[in-house]
Amino acid sequence: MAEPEGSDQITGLRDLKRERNRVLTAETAWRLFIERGYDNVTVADICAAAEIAPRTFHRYFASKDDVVGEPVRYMTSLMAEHIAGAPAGMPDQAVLRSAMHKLGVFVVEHRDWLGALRTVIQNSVHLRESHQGVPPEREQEIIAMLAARRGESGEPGWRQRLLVAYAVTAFRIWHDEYLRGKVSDPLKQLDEMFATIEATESRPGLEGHSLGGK
Amino acid sequence: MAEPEGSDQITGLRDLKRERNRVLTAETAWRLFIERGYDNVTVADICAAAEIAPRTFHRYFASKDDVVGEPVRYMTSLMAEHIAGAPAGMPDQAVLRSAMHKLGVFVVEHRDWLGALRTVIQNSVHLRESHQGVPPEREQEIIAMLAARRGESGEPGWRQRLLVAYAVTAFRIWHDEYLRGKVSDPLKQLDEMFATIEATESRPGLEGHSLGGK
DNA sequence: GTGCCTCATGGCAGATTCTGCCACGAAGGC
DNA sequence: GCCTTCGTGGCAGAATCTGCCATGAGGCAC
Repeated sequence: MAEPEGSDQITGLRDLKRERNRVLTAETAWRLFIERGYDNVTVADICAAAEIAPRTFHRYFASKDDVVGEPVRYMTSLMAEHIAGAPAGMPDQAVLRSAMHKLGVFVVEHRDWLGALRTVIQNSVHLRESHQGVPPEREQEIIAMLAARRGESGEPGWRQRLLVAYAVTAFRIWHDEYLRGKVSDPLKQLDEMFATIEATESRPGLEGHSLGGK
Repeated sequence: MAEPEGSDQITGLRDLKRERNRVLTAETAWRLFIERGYDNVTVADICAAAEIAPRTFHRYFASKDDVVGEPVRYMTSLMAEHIAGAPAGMPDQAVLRSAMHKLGVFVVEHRDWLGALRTVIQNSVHLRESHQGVPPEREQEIIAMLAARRGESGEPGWRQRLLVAYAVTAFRIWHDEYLRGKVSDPLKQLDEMFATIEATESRPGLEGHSLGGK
């Protein structure tokens, strides 16, 4: 349930307090959202419960929905970490596959909590519109990390973009199906879904390489 | 540039005026956004230019970003229309392919205007976060129309969801690449991208049917 | 044509979100 | 121990969005 802050270094006491406060605030917000629904919780409510000033809240989070986006952010940094740590020779699809598998394990472990948060999002018109999986900026980040891993730089080709977009799309659908209780064997299902992506790879006319195309 | 209102029937004079006003307001808003940037235009500005009251603005559009989402809404209803009109026997991928092609033509025709709007979105942090292609509700709509066309009802299977999600994902990437001026032969490129989806179809282990699987 | 109903509009007040600015005080560096 | 750095809170204010009500134009029945 805790929200470790990706790869940020906690150096001093000041940073520690800040991080602890931020996590506490986020968890307080999630709890209230789950209890009363997103629209029935004001920033002032969250601040009262978390014992911080509204002004401080908006220093932690850019907006109220931003708190809801935190898990997705965390999961993409998890993914980014995994990509960065992948062996040099491994092809992109394999890296993505294992990264998604790792995310899958995380989701399965936090199933109840993520499911509750999903319900919150579904019950708010405003959130339903804006929280549809991985935002484009994060997608770009993943693409950049894949390229960096291969020592490439410059503009990614469309095949590269498409591969990553398919991966996060498949994950989004899986995530949704799973949290709706539609899936009995989640990790097997995730593999099956990812297989549809790998199928896009090994087809004549798609040159079968690692989707680096321009 | 005009924004025909999907399949809504304009019956009387009252509806006519309302629709005309709505379209005028949207176009005024887009113009201002393009001129000054989204964040430098207030609802009051738009209302002054379009000669309506702010209260009326919020009857036309749920929010300020909602105006920006209008083209996407229009394009998905175009897609929905196309799906509804497709011949009965045509398989889903073929329907999606031709629907996307039709959308592609639309985008090419309105290239300059859509490009300007894309720049607006890219230049606003707030918009960049929330306007990432087709929102899930619209996706559901497309899935439902495909199912209805085959006379099916009930919950769509994950393969169905995945197919549609891939299609709109591919379209999103294409749309972005094209409006960024990365594509010389747009419609050919769109076909190429769609080919990656059809590749997910005809693989052993995916049963090669029309992705209706549960 | 007259009278009545429907409903889009506009004005107003208020809740809420979010930001700029400043002062205070704790943490960190010397 | 002193000074700097910086996280926090309070305040004012801009901007978004909603509920409520009065007005007037369009629509409908007779």
